[in-house]
Amino acid sequence: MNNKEKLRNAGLRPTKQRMIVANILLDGFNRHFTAENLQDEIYTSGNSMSIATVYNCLKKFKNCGLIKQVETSKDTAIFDTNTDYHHHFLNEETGELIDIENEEISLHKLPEIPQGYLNNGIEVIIKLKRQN
Amino acid sequence: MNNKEKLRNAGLRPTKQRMIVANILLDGFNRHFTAENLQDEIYTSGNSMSIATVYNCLKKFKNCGLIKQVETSKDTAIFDTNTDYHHHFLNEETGELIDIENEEISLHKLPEIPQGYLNNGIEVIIKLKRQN
DNA sequence: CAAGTAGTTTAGAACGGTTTTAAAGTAAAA
DNA sequence: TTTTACTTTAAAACCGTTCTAAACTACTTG
Ligand SMILES: [Mn+2]
Ligand SMILES: [Mn+2]
Ligand SMILES: [Zn+2]
Ligand SMILES: [Zn+2]
Repeated sequence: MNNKEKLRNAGLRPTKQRMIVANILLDGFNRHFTAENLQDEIYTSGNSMSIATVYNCLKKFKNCGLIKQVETSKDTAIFDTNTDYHHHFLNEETGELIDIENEEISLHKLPEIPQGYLNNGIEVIIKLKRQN
Repeated sequence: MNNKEKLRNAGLRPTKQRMIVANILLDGFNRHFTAENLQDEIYTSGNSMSIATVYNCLKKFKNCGLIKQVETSKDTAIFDTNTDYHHHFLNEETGELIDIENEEISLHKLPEIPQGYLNNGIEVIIKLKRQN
């Protein structure tokens, strides 16, 4: 399925801008990135896009599940092209994230979900500090 | 141990402002709160404090382990008076956090920590959505 | 105790990431 | 083709947080 089809499939109009973003993000190589990182890549690819559009795109892509946002308290939002269920190491000093594949971790015994709610995803973050 | 001693013990001068904050936060009842929540409580208690001081205090209290900051991608920092090792349910709609005690969850099989780094804390977040 | 000094508080400005505004442009539907 | 709904954009606004620099306070030393 090509990127145009992926956008259509997700219920998004394949505009020029969304195609530029899709061509960068959905290239098969997973990455963690900020809105600014993405805008830089867009420039590098010979295109340009207002920062408002970058944010609009990311919100749409996220809402339809083409990308995820990582749960971290850094002041800049971090997005993830890896939409599989997985977890992260977080280097708190640098903000760098490293994927932990689902098989590398196992949660035994989960707490009871509060009345009236559903489990909508579990995120495990293992914070790292440099040795010494 | 009284709050003045707790501050001294943590290497912090027990200034008037830090005592006001300690008297609110270290009252034995755990809570999740923002800087603004705390400033409101300070006003309610009949005192006042500049927002810069509220942030200065929170940073100091956090750095010496009197409080924690929760790992969440909400745009406002959320602090926690519960410094025990524990985890959270996150209602993504409202931002509300609910504690998960350490005994209620168990991580079996942890991934290998990358070379040169140490595990500096694990945080599990179970995102909740309302049923229906 | 008094004097010195290192740390703290503060109002206000600055900062930086993100969202809003409103007008022009584009994609899809009729 | 015409109409309609959606999208893009530059610029401004927004808002949580940090910085600045001057006044103040806690602690140390004599
Ligand atoms: Mn923040
Ligand atoms: Mn954020
Ligand atoms: Zn990832
Ligand atoms: Zn908690």
